[in-house]
Amino acid sequence: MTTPRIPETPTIAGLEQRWADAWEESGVYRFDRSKTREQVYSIDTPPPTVSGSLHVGHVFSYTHTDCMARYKRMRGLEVFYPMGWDDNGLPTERRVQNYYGVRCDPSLPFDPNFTAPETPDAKNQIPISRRNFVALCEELTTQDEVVFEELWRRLGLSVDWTQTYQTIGANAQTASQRAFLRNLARGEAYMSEAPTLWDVTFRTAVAQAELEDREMPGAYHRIGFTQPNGETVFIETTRPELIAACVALVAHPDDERYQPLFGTTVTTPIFGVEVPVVAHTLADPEKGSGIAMICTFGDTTDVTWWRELQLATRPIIGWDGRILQETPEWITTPAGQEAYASIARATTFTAKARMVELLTASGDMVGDPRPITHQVKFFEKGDKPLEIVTTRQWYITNGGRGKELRAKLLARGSELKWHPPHMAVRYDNWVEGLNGDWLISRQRFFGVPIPLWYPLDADGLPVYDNPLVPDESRLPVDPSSDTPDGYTESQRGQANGFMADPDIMDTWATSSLTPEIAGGWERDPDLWARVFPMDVRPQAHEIIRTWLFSTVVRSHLEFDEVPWSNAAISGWILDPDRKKMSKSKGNVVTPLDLLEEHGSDAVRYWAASGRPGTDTAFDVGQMKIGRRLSIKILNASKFVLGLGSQESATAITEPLDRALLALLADRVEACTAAFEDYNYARALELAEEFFWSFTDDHVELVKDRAYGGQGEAAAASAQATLATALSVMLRLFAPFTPFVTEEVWSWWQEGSIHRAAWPNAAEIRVLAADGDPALIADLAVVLSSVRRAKSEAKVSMKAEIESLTVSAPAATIKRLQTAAGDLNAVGRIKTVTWTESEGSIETKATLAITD
RNA sequence: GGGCCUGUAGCUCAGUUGGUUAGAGCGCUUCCCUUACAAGGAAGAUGCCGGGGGUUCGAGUCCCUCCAGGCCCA
Repeated sequence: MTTPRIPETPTIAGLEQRWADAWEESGVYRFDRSKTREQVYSIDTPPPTVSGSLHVGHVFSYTHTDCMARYKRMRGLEVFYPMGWDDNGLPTERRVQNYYGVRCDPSLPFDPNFTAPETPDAKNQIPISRRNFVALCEELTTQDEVVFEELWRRLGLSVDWTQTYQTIGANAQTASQRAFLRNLARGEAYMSEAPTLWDVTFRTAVAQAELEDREMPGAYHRIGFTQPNGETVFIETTRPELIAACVALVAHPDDERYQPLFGTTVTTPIFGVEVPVVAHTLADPEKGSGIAMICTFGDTTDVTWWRELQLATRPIIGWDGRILQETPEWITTPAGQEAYASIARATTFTAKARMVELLTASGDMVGDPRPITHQVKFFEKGDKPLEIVTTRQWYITNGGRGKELRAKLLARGSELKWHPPHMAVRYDNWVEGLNGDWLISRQRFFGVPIPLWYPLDADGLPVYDNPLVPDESRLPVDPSSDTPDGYTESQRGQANGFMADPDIMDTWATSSLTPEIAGGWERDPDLWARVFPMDVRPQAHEIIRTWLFSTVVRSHLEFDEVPWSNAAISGWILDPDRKKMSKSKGNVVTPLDLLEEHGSDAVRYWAASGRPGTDTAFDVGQMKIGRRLSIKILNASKFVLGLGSQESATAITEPLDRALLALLADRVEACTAAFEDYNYARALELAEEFFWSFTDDHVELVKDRAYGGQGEAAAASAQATLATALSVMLRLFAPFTPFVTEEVWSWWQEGSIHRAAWPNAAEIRVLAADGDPALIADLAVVLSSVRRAKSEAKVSMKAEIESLTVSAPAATIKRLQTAAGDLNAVGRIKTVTWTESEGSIETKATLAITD
């Protein structure tokens, strides 16, 4: 141990910058890849979306992970703690469109001389080629990532900054395409032409995991269909614009009102198309008139009916959400064709209004539309209701259509250790509720391309059944500019040539591979062997169904194991009104401002107070407490080290000192147990509580002795105890307040506290020897009563006590008397009278007469 | 409609496998400039532990039910 170098006036100001720089220089968090898998603790860090801005919620949850990382590191594990940037996907596209005032038009050729407009006009976006667009995406996300890294460093995340990745980077693309090709080879990826949920704004397919229901106003329109005998049967529909797409009417098989109709046909109004009346249990007798029209396709129930009842396919809505131009061949009456012509190319909104006019004029619609509110499916990022369009898409099996796989994935979920445990239910519920495989193709531009081409036949038509697959050594490929083996570029789009799959993959198809991307799967087998399967996936609860689940799916399919052993689920930050903090609500505080105002340790303290999985209020007050704690750590350390205190295995002889260490050993054990249970918040609470009573009571009790008031040996005991306890407490706090603890550590210890050993309760117990923890509690009672006497008399704590009477059981008295010297000194007590009694400690203090 | 979480002091939250008079911090009241710390310290007040019912010698803790808030899924 070196002689302590203590600043005159310790301060927490500026610690962040100084230590962030020092850590970078020393590489204290750099992953040592000489360690084996058993010696490693690997973290599948969530890559934040860089196209958004970091908010307080990020600071909150990333701090949790960092506390765990720092704890594990101090436990002697080599922590693999990478950082990824999620720069792949729609949010980036949108941001680039707005930032540069451009839009992607894939039909345009690449312009090597293109430069982004200096004054972007969001209303007149310049169309640019896909390659130019992607270049802008990369340019902007790179800028964003610099800002993010700065903030993370300032927050003190102990990330190994040499281990970063981008979800759109070459490594991610390679991993994503490789995983897909292997899924394909094993039959886990397949193409299917099927009704697909479709966002008309983004013009892309949408997966089940990206859906959300929203309450929307609608109206029931009561519309008559004609039976062969001329009678009318009335349905109620919210979507009269789809009558042209009607393929059947459906009622519940038990519904006596409609039983006579099953097996007969009716004729649709306006268009005069004959459709069957069918029975299905999903038809709700309570809803509307109890009989509904089935269209291809109005909603997902239509899809179920269509599939299970094997009905005709009569789509009328195109990819742009408008009614198809060409009059369908199933509409054969001139009146029907004329009516169709009047809605062709119209939006569904306009078509609906037009149909209501027609139906009203013809008398097929009865009464006024009856307003209702109902749940409508939306793409979570979209703002128009989803349509259902039949398209050719790629899927990956996820148990949504196969019971066997589903059961296996449920079992995978239960292999994980969830923190907190109840989060496992969300996984189970989601997997059990899946109703289809995972749709992974997207009709977008910025993302990982589906690495396939299709041969074109003699007529120039694609042969989808026989895709052209690149060799893995060629990855990543962009099929729109790369050529399949055995073909030349001149054959692109030509008969007997080839065409590229135009689509990209769902961002989750790449994000589901973060362990593979970060861990160097197939790219760095040496690293991979040391980190996979990973130890923990930290993430928020709302993406259990997406990110967590899809990662389990990929790992199960590729490796037949879970990707990590623990899932640590963080809660949300709530604003004072108990609402989730979000940008749109305008209640988000900028993280950097927060760190500057309160200090990183203080903000971390607040974050670490939030228990795993529990939503936590944004609370500046809690940050102030953290700041106070940090300052207190500095000052208490200055006191202890300023005495010239040295750790010593032999000097600790005084009963009070030994009692303190005995109590501390217990506390270390409790902190360790809490951390092992991923309950960092409990660990912090335990450390903090001990520390405050240490400074309030123990330091005051031994101060006189430590200064030498009771002789040299007694002083040495006090000092050695103070130094030992300080060292232990600093290490207990290090995961939470890394800056201030490192600062103090640097005054008197070699190396970084963040690589120091986590305190060992057994070793402390050796020093504590026969120390009795009960003494600490007893002394606290007596000390408190002495202080109360002085406080009630409104005198200084320095005031003398003429006499103190302590009544307590004999054993307690005996124990207290071992610290009588310290007690008398701190209380300035002239004489103490000990009286034996039953029950709790009672005291009576008589103040000395003062002038 | 199904599932899950939460409800403890004015506020933010602890409360271990049921076990004495229910805790902390902030805030509030009254004091104390004390040689680590006034960005400090001491002391004090404050609770039908959401309501009701049950199990138990004993319930904030376990069970049932209701209420309120939140989340996920239909």
